[in-house]
Amino acid sequence: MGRQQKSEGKIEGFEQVDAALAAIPDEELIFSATEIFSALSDSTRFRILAALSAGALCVSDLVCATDVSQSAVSHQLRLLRDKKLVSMRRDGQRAVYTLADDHVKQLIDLALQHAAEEE
Amino acid sequence: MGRQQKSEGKIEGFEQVDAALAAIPDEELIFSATEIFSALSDSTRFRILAALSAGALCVSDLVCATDVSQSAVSHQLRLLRDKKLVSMRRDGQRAVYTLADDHVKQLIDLALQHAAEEE
DNA sequence: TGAACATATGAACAGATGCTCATATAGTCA
DNA sequence: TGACTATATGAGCATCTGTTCATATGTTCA
Repeated sequence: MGRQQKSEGKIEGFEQVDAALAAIPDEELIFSATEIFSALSDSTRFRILAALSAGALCVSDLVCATDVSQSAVSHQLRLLRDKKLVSMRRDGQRAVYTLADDHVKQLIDLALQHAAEEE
Repeated sequence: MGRQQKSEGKIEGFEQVDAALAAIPDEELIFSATEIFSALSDSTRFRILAALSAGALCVSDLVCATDVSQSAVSHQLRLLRDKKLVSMRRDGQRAVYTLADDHVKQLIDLALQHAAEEE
């Protein structure tokens, strides 16, 4: 008969659904989390972030390291900056970018670990 | 003068770029990693995976727990299955889904941790 | 100030994505 | 077998995304 009860909340006796509901974070957290994953879900951005995980780099170095056009790199850096995943400081005419947070590095490593374990 | 050398590989004396290049995984690994992040980057899929992180659930329970239409849940489960992030077994007319891998749970936790630390 | 390098950005466009609707497939039981 | 529940799936559509192209802004130095 299923558990079609939608927006009525839970009924007694459905521990599994209760546990599931408890495991799903609230709207706001979901938004923040998916935003991070979204940032990491694109090849260009992933390259940029992976490159920065080794240390600060200016845009032209990122262009060189990632082999993506300057415009595309700049657009993506803008995105990453807006989402506070990288931060920037100027050094002469250079714009030097760094990872804003160590979690990003950890996420990358974890994903690579998973990826490496595929048969 | 920048380091515009594109597809020519590296030159001597650019340690930072060298380190960056070394930190960027090869094509195949990037693909696998971004695919995982991509799966986690959508709110519906994130809910599904978060729900499953608490234990196995059938589709109707997932519909109930996530408050997403049955069709949408089914479509996304298909995706997650194709990407081997969940696995499925039949139990009568029910289809019971489970997380295929503990890494997914770790990724979710790490992202939530990051999200929770925002100012 | 003007030339040259470095970075940013707006517009436009092609492709990807996620949803709904309708319907198909599958399993259970009378 | 037929009715009923559970799940899956194809088509169509509106929206989102990432890139390129052209150009603007910013910085240094002669």
